Amino acid sequence: MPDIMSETSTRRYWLMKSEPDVFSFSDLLKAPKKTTHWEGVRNYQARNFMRDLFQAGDGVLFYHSNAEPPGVAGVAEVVRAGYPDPDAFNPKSPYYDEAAHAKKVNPWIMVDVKAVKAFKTFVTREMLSAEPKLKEMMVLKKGSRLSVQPVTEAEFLAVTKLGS
DNA sequence: GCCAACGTTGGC
DNA sequence: GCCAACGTTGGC
Repeated sequence: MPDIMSETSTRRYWLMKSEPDVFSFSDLLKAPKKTTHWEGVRNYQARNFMRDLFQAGDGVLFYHSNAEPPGVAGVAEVVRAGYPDPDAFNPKSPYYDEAAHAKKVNPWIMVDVKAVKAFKTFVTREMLSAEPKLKEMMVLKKGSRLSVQPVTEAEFLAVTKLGS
């Protein structure tokens, strides 16, 4: 009998930020298999989430940052757990990590993410802020710059509801 | 374009 | 190990 309460089988929820000018949710919908490598995360806390906790099947809120307006465009899903990000060793990549390359130790991790569905209504930051259930949501806290954030199931459901 | 908040770097 | 300086993020 599978232990559905075990840590490894619990579905988790995440919010992942992307600047739509660089890569938007519609870009993800248009991508082959609606899937992309989420490369270029260069923050240790975000890296640790992807390396230690991301699992295929986890839910993702696709957040447009540095956008007008900012907000959640749709839902995606983790289809591959953390594995090394080759861009770290690629001098041509904007995400090249020269110091890591010199040491020949790649500390950076990426995951694969697949679009599930675009929201009927784009959930603006203003809408998120107006929802009492999202009072504690990390992305709404002032100065919250982390590009990969954990989201509770209740928050995930509340955001999904706002979008549908 | 401004600037507050944050993470990282490096001098000491 | 402290912390000032710096670069970046991202809402506004």
